[in-house]
Amino acid sequence: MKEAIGEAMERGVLPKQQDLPNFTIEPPPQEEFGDFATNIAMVLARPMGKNPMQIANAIVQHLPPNDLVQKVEIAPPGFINFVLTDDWLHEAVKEAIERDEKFGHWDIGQGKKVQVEFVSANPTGPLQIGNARGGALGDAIANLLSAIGYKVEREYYINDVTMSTQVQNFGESLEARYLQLLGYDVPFPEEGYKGEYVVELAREIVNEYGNAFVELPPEERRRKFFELAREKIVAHHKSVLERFGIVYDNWVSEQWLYDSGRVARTIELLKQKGLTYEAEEALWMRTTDFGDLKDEVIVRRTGAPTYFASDIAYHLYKRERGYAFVVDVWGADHHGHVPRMHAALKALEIERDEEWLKVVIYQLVRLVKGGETVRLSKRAGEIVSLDDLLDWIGKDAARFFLLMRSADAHLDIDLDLAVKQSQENPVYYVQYAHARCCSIFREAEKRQHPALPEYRNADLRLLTDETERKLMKVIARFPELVKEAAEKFSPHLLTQFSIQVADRFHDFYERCRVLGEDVKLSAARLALVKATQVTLHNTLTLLGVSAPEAM
RNA sequence: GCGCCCGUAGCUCAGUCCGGAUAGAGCGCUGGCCUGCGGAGCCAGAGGUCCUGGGUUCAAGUCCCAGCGGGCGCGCCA
Repeated sequence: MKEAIGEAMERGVLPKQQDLPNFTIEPPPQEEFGDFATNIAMVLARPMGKNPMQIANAIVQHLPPNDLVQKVEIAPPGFINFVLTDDWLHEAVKEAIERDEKFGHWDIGQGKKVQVEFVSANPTGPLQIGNARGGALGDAIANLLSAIGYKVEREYYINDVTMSTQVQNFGESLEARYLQLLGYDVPFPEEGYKGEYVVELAREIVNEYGNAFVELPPEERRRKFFELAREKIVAHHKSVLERFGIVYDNWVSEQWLYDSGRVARTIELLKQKGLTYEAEEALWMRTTDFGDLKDEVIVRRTGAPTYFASDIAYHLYKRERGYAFVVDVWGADHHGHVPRMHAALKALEIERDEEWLKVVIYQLVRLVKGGETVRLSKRAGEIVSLDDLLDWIGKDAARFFLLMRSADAHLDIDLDLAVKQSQENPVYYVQYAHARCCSIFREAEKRQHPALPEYRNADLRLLTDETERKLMKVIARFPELVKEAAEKFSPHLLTQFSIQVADRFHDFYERCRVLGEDVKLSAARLALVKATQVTLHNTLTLLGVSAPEAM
């Protein structure tokens, strides 16, 4: 392309330009227009002061000959459309078959170590639907980064600091339930955690330890309760997340950051660097010097460090471990935390332009039941837990559904519908397509079809039906899509893509009989089915959804 | 009041980063297709002020400005 423009400029057909502006070469919106299209002539119209159609003409006249290009057309207002020979489609099919599980994988990350941290809930209750979204997102992002060549670690940060308000409150709730179970008439804290699971935890403690804690001083008793509950809850979180298909490499405790002295050292470091000042009996950090909207307290009047302080310590700990970059997946209710974290990291010269900490914010999930929005509050005990969700619709549907929209979009789940109509979830449509691919191979084997041993060397030029070409095209797009989804931290692109692949496969399947009389054609079609199967398998795997061979 | 996200088909949402041709999908709706490798499927159709108003541009769902509507933040909570 550049050659053609250069040539045209040399010959004086086009005015000379120093630099070419950015232009695009991409598949056009309508497939009839061709395989690829470029807007270069229109982009050049302004600097050259010429009509885009004339420029396009000049470029096309000077295009170097190329075996891959079958036809070049100019369309108003100035697009240049290329129709390629089908070689590139055939290459994609071959690549899918040959690379199999590695199809769509890249080496962009060059084995560099990165980290994705997600879910990271308070150990004060079951994981709920919002955590499920964070989980599905974080895990899929980790899969994607791994697919483009990074060495990815998954991390869970346990917000378990005993002096925190939430944890104190939780301890009081447990204490009240414990005493109530033993027959004491004690009031339940007004702001306490009202969920039934608190009663169950208290019951477990009663069963294991009887009335051993009744005589303890309340403060000690509450801490003991929380420690007992913490172990149970974290273990439970771990097992539910595994059920959801997520296995972490690291579990980091916030309390440990305190116990190991990291929080204290971090505060010292900030002081030494002159980034702090005292006001109103508290210690503040000058985050506004680094782009934050207001300064932040890092040590309270009471002497207790804030969550912000421990989070800086936590990110320093991440930094120590040598990650090329880290991804934090947070709910929208934490978005206010983003500018101050970046400010802190800039102040500590860990990053300059938000290139090290990548925060993915997902909008909260709204549940609709009986036509009404359900307000979720752990303390009020209105919880739809990840367990419940998995019981109702299963891992695959849950993950697919949670990854169907961009993280930016609010996600509505009608619970009645999710339960009742789970069979209509698109995940089944996609999985069915994959199972069908497998089924065709099973059938071929059963019949000992002569095309079966041939398909790896099939003559793909026999694939001439429109449905075959469309299917090949979508398969050919897969590697670029993986890259894009990984770089944008946007797994939903894959969800949308998988539906399209399934769609085109079903079209093809209806129109083209795979196992037929013509052995060469059957072999070519088997190759296409295999490539489809690989593409669907890899897409679903990246999403964390299983790709069943039979349903 | 300030900040972030969202506003596109009856519903739920892609597409906006990086402007481009006739704005897409799923569900729902209407009408067709079961003697074929899996009907958990396929085909056809109806359905749109891309929230509003300005601006930039040859070209705006996309960029800029001002509004409106919804969500979430703005704590010495996490």
